[in-house]
Amino acid sequence: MNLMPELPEVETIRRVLERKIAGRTIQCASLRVPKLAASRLTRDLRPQAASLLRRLRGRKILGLRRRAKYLILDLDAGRLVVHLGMTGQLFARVPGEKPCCDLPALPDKHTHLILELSGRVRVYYRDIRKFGRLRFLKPGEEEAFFRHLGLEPFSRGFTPWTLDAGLHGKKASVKALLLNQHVVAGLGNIYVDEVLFRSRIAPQTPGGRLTSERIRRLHAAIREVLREAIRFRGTTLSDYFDPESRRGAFQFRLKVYGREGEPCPVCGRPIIKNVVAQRGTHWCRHCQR
DNA sequence: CTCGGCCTGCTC
DNA sequence: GAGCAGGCCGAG
Repeated sequence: MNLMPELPEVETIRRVLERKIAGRTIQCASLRVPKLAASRLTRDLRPQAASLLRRLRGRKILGLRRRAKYLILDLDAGRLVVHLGMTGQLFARVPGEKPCCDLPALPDKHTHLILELSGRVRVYYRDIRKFGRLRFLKPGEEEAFFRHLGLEPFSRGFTPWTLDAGLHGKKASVKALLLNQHVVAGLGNIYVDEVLFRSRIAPQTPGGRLTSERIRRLHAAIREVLREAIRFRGTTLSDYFDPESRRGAFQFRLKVYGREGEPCPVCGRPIIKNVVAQRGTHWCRHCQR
C-alpha cells in the first residue's frame, strides 16, 4: 500500500496521463463509491455522484493541469478536479501499450471510477483508503475552489520575500506551516522533512522566528527538492505507480525520510524520528537547528 | 491552531 | 489486536 501523492508525484501523473487522454472524449463514466464525489457529506450521496457522471459523459478532454496536489482535467465544458488523498492512483490503459507491470489487474475491488474514452483508452481511479475526492467545477468556480491554497512553489510569485511574509508572526512550527497548504502549496510529510534537512532548519522551529538567511535557504530548498523529485518521477516507497504503472526513483535520494537510525549523509550521526505537528518527523539533530 | 475523523492494509 | 501510514476537513 502506501502511496505518496505530494506535488512531485501528482506532477508526474499529470505529465504521463496528459499524453494519453488529451483530445479524447469521455464516452462512458462509472463511479462505484459515491462518497468520492461528495462536496459535503449528506445522507444520500448518490445524487451528487449521478450529477458528476452526467456532466462528464460526452465531454472532450482538452488538457490536464496541476494546482498543488490537485489534478484538473479541463473539459470542453467545465473541469474535473481530482485529489488523490493518501492512496489514490490513476492508471491509463491504451490499446497496444503494455503497462510496465500490471499490479493489480484492473479494475479491481479498489477501483472506484472508470472513464472509457474514445480510441478505447480507459482511465481507472483506484484508492484503497478512499480519502480522495472528485469534484466537477463549472466555469468560474475554480478560483473560489482553490482560494485556500497558498503559493505554487514554481510560480514567479513564490520568492524568499513572499515566503517570509507567509511565515511572519506565526508561532506554529515551520513543519506545521509547510504542511498546511496556506503559505506554500504542494508539500507533504516526506518532502517537508527533506526540505528542512536541506535547509538545515529544525522542524519544530517557530515559523515566525526564522532569520532572512534561513528563509532564503528554505525557499531554495523547496524548489530544489521538488524539482529533483519530479526529475526522478516521484517517490515509490512501497507501491506508488504512475499511470503507466511505472515506479518513481526518488526514494533512493531521500536523505532523512524513512531513515531513522541511519547515519546522516552530512555528519554521520543517526537520523532521529519524533513527532512534530502530529506527524512522524525525520531529521538530524546536529545539522538542523 | 490543534485535534479527531475519514478508510484500509501492513507491521509488530 | 493495537498502532501506524505520505491527505484534508471541520469542530472546538
